[in-house]
Amino acid sequence: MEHQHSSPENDAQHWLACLQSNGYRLTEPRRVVVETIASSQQALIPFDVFEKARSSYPSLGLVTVYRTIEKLEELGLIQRVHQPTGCQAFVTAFSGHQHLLICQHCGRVEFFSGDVEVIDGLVKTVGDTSGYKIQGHWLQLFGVCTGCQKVGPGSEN
Amino acid sequence: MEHQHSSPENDAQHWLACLQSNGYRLTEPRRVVVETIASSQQALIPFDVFEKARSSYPSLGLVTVYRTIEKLEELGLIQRVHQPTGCQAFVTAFSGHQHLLICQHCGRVEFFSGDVEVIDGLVKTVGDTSGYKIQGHWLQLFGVCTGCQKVGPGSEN
DNA sequence: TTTTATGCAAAGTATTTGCACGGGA
DNA sequence: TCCCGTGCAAATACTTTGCATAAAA
Repeated sequence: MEHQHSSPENDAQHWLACLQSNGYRLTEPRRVVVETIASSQQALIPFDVFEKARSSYPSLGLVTVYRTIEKLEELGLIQRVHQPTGCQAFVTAFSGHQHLLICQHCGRVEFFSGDVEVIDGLVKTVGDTSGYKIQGHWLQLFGVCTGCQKVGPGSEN
Repeated sequence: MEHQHSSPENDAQHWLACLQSNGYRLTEPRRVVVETIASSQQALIPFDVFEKARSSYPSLGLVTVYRTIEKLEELGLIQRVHQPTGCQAFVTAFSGHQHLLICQHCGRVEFFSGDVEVIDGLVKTVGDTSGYKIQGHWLQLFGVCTGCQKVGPGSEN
């Protein structure tokens, strides 16, 4: 079991470099959107990103947030988080470590690789039993993070 | 590993009884919506339900489909299916056997209980390591069912 | 200079709500 | 009879598109 962390500054720099090397231009609006998502430990919906990013760049439009998210998702740098309360939020994507642990109070997301053999074994068994050709899987855990266990909902940022 | 099946007729009767015992009236529109969802092996979005159910009851309104789905979900009889392509579809909910295997071509959904000890062990480890109070989990596998492996996409109903 | 990106406004989707009428109990 | 359920139309929420201007390369 490993938990994954990465430095937000590095993420932001890496994402910007990725955008550029894929033929997209580096603009101030993109920079603030990228930095906002990369520096957040919680899953953010487009409107959250819009509001946070506007404090650095007030003339930002919500449409630009949608368009930047679209590109980051395309490039596999962020991923959509599905929750009982909605499926509009995004967080950093780690390749090969796609299992999420999500705090239901503050939206904080942790990553865990899990025991790869255990999960692979399970997947294989289900594939064999069902006859399905298995293409992928989602494993997500929901709970309350240590911070929210102490202070209650909505208090973490 | 067990796969779960249930008889659609029984589901429909059970769901209608459940609605009634929760103070909801038994109406023809509800009956056709319930029968449509209960008899489908694929996840259906509200508009699919609307179209199918209208063949039995042409004056059905889409709004009634939404309202009936809402009640069935409230009562835990159906559950929303989250997929890369969207999160509007619903299928029967089995209590305690919530793991899904979804065909990406035809939308067919199978249920498997998985190896409970394996999953519980994993969940416990993640809880201990992270400090989160774990409240629930989602495990979904995506693949192609045996029928669609033979005939290609969109052919199964 | 050339082409892409931006923000606004408008258009699309998906879903929910208000309301008068009709049907279940 | 009484009240809930229905379908329609309108409202709402979320997201995408068209377009003229602005900025990157």
